[in-house]
Amino acid sequence: MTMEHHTNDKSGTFAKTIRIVDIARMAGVSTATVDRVIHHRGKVSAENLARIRAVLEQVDYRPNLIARSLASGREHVVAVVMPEFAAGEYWADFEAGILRAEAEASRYNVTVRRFRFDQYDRTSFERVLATLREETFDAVVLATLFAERVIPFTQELDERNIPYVFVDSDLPTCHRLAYFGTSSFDAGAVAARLLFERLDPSADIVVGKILHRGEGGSNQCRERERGFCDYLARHDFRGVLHAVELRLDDEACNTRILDELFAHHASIAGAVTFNSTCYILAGYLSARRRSGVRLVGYDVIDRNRRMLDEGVVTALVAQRPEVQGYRGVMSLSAWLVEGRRPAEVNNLPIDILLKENISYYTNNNI
Amino acid sequence: MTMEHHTNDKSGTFAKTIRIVDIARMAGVSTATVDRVIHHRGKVSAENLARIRAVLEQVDYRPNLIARSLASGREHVVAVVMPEFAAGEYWADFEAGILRAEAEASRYNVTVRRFRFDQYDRTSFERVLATLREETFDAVVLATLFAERVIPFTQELDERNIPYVFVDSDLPTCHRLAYFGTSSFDAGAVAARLLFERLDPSADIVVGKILHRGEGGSNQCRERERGFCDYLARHDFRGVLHAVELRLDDEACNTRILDELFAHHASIAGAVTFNSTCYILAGYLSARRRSGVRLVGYDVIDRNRRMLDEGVVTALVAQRPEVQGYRGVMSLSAWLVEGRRPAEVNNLPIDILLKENISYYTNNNI
DNA sequence: ATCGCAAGTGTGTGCGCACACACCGGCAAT
DNA sequence: ATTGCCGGTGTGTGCGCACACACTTGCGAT
Repeated sequence: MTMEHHTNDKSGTFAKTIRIVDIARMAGVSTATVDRVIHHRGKVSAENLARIRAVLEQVDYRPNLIARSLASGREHVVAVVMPEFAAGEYWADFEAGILRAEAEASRYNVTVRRFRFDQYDRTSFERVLATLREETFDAVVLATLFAERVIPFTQELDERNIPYVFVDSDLPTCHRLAYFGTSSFDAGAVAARLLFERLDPSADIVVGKILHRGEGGSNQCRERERGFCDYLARHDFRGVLHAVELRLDDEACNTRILDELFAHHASIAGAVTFNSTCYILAGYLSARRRSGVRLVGYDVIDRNRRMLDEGVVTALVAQRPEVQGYRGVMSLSAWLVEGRRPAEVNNLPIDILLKENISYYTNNNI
Repeated sequence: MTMEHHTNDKSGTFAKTIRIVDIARMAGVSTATVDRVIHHRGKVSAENLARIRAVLEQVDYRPNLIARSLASGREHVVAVVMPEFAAGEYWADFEAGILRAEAEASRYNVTVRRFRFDQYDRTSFERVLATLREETFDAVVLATLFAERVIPFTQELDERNIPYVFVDSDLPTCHRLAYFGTSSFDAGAVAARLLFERLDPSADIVVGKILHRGEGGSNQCRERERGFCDYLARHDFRGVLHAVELRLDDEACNTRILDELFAHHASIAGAVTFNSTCYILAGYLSARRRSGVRLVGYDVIDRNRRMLDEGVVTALVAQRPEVQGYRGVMSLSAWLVEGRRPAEVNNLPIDILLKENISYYTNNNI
């Protein structure tokens, strides 16, 4: 019995979609041979290959990805190498993006596997890399915190022919498929502008840093600091930058250090951190009732958001971590499933958050 | 001959995907009956309906959208009612979002039809609405510029049972499926903060307005102005607001008006517009070399961007038009294809652009 | 008793593609 | 002459779903 099925109108008008059978008919071969050409599976005579290619070209064949995905049932695994985190921390937002991408990409049989490390401990990152060597996956999203360890690892990936994208900060020398993140250098300049705009050019500035169980700060923090200093240099800054090393978990110690600093330098009127821990400085300023210090930091995490709301933090500079996660995974998904190559460098917007606009800065808004 | 096909592992482990056949088997009916329940096609006994629904619920059945789209071949048409525009104007960015959504949704047989009106001419909007009455479509994205015309039209849509979403500014009284845009009121407050932050509280401020071939400004502009004034009132503003009516296409006239204004009010130190035409004021300030006036406006369109780069405009407040277009269409697509209901109010972030971060504010970054 | 009809149900086909497998011819090794 | 092998080719099945159509029952009308 012949059945019409829904109108596909293969007879009347012209606008029909071209399928593999059509190609096959045009080239005078079977669909399997066309399939071999499309997927470079070989085993096709030079003659047929040329003819099929010509037809493919001529009709500008576009495979139906829906059907392909249905039929192939092939699973693609995207590995994501990222820091561990607690709720409300920076990488939680990144994770939210991963989750959203996961939900969307699962339609195309793409799954995500997470590999987490301690962002303050280089050896934990190395352990993750070791694990990765034993695992199989089709692509990787790499957070580049430990740049000097990432670079050699990408060579292994190159050899294994596994595509990878970077997030957080870029390492342009690697053969990454793409980068998603802000220009850390320019994000430094933005912080400088926000801090310096209303400052006396001869006022001093505190630069809060966090001690790492390893080397001195991430690649990203270094770049931001460069951009920050560059801006000051170009804008007639005549004060002094006081770097202080603070601790994540020792408030008493931080207080002691800062008390001493402020005691010796009355002209401090600004403060900045290059990672997401400006809430530490904010907590101090708030506790000591020092309202005369402008404070600028990075990333909209819960604790920073609160301090901005309370007026202790002047401004936050943010980098859309959720978008980084989402697009990192989605770009690889598109590459694996459709062979669609993403733009290589994707510098995301540098967001500025003030008390007045922070409340709408949420993750569910792409 | 039985063929294994790629490993779908319906026997061994647990993680198999649940299909309609599985539901049917569990409920002791055929797939067609399950299909009738899923699509509310009726003709199912109360008994079976209850049982099938229970199974559906219990296993949390998620249809395979890929397969559905392949099989159904059903077309959904999303109408988009939006202003005409030239390249580089505000609505061009919105259009970019529409295009992106279109590309993505076309996989699910969703197509977009545009209906354009002249944003400065109310009668042209009414003509579009008249056209819409004759057309068939499955859902609408409505730009709410002419609020008082939109409201009665949504009643017609309600009667025709056609879902619609708003963009640009919200009209909470309508039965919209969703709204995508900023809180205009708060965006007004942000502009006030950016403008007023470094201003002498007793300085005067110019408010630039554009004459409309109709009533006085859009719903959005009115709301922004309210938020702006509210902020000033709460922050001890003691100057005067001078509203001036400018023209889109008559520079000489604008110059005359502004010359006169500045001649009479030497204490003007700030300027603002509540739509995207702050480049007009900027052009004047630049031509007259008046560097002592802080200028804040809305929307990152080409001409504003240039003025920000040159330092004539102090800051721009932006509202992610591209996201509005994208999500407007995508939310309706998801609703039509999957029956997934979006959040009702989606207040997008209010973006702040300065000379230092404008260069990364592009549309291709979601 | 027969028919018509409606409500309810099941069977089968195809969407466009990927891929397992069978197959065919020719040529070298036994 | 038989076997094996290999480059090259075609056939058939199923992915999960939507839907056209055939079918079954029960009941009232003729």
